Amino acid sequence: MMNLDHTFAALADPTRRAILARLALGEATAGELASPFAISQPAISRHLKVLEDASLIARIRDGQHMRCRLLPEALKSANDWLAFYSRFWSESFDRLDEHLKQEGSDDE
Amino acid sequence: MMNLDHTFAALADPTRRAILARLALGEATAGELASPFAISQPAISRHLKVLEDASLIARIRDGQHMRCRLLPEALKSANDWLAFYSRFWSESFDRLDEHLKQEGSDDE
DNA sequence: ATGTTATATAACATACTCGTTAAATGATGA
DNA sequence: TCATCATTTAACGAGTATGTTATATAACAT
Repeated sequence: MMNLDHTFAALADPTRRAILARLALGEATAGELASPFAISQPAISRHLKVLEDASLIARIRDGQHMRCRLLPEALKSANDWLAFYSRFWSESFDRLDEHLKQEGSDDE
Repeated sequence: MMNLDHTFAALADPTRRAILARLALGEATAGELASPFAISQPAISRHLKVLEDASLIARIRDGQHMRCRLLPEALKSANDWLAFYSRFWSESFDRLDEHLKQEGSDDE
């Protein structure tokens, strides 16, 4: 239901990331989301379905239009997964990393 | 060279995420990385190539073995991309935080 | 009802992913 | 050299992804 496989796969496409960036500014209809792109409307419709299946957006019918809005939870899950690795690029880890490298090269 | 498409696509596979989790504990050879998995060793070798192409790991030959280590930069890039959206899941926390401050709570 | 607009679905082509098994490469060591 | 171990590459198949165009559905307006 909020699966990291689906989340990361959905984020792997630049069109979908651009759609999310647009939705960060506020809700938009499918047509508004499609207009900046050179690809066909059905292609955008399917991107929106991928994003919806990944729980990254919600789509609700609004009369003739389909209104889309960002859902934060899946992004938060992805962020949480990545945060586990933050020590690898944080400064305090750099010192530990340096230490481990010196220790390792002595053994060989 | 450190492309978000490749990074997120690489992270979309659970086997590859498990490999990264293992490498967070320290360097390992291709064989060591393959052993926990039910899939064939050539399959793991290709997962390692995907991770390498995404700049998520480095592989260096070490005699008969191929030693792998985590590279943090691509993970950091993905984290940075996601961080832009953090306001969408920290908003409610911020309101709670604001509320607690108004209550004069001095916990934590 | 009919036409128009907004969006989704169907059918299709192409390409990629991920697994397999078999063969090739590279390093070690008798 | 020959055998063996570690790893990659090749060849293949099944399933998935992404685009297209054509058609269907849903809501709105006349």
